[in-house]
Amino acid sequence: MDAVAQALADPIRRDLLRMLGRRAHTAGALAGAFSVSRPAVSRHLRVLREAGLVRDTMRGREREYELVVATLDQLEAYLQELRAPAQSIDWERRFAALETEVYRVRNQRRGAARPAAALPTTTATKTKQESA
Amino acid sequence: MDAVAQALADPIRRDLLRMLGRRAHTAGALAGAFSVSRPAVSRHLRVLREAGLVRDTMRGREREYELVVATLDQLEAYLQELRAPAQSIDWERRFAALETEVYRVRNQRRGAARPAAALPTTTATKTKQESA
DNA sequence: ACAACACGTAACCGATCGGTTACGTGTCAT
DNA sequence: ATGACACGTAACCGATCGGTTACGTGTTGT
Repeated sequence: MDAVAQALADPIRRDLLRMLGRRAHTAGALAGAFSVSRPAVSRHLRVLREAGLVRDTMRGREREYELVVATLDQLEAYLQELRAPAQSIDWERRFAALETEVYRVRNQRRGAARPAAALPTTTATKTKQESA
Repeated sequence: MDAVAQALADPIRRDLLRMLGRRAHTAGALAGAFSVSRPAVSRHLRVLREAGLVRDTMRGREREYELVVATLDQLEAYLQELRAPAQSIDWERRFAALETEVYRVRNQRRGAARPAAALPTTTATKTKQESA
């Protein structure tokens, strides 16, 4: 995690990640987006790579970089840990509990043609079918 | 935000925050918990203070430090932005939507006033951890 | 084959970081 | 008043950081 936190400490690297968050980019494209020299960006990319935050793929004479979001997990867990004792909000848990509750209720009255407001499936994909 | 990310880049400072997450501590107590010298810790605390991550209060000849969680907001928003390839996920909104949905459904079938028999935590509590 | 391209890497340099020891200041106990 | 205490700060130092220019290597187009 140290490498991740360290990598995020630089504003240019954070912007690089932001760009890669939208889509993959070649090294050249990334370098062109910043005011510093190309080798500087290249080394920033190396820092990100060694922290596991990006992955690169050779494509001809270009190199494509893509974001690896999973690497953020530990850091986010840490941040959440900081919040936990202080205010004890724990969104994740509350959200998960609510989510299961929704599915439970929904399954309970199966047959009703009420889709009940399309749930966002983006992140919470791991919810299994469960009829308590 | 730069100051916050920078502050989190050091393992000792992260541990300091972790300690302060549980309860407030005096400077001496914090210093005593680490292997480095007391002035070193004192300066780490200054970095945290200038980043707005901690607040200090004079208490006699001691000084109490406490965590300021709200300062983490921007960083967490940034991390969340990275996780969303297209648009920001906006957990708050999703949660609110789910919440109203739950209450809607629950009220809709009033009469069978079942308190949902203890929300099952088994199913979805681990939602995020599995991305590692 | 050869020139242009898209990169990463090496070498160098000033700035910042994190650690230590020495010191200054306000508070508590006697 | 005086000494012990709990701090922060200053001065110094080696290590790391982030930037630049110069260079090396594999790929592409002609």
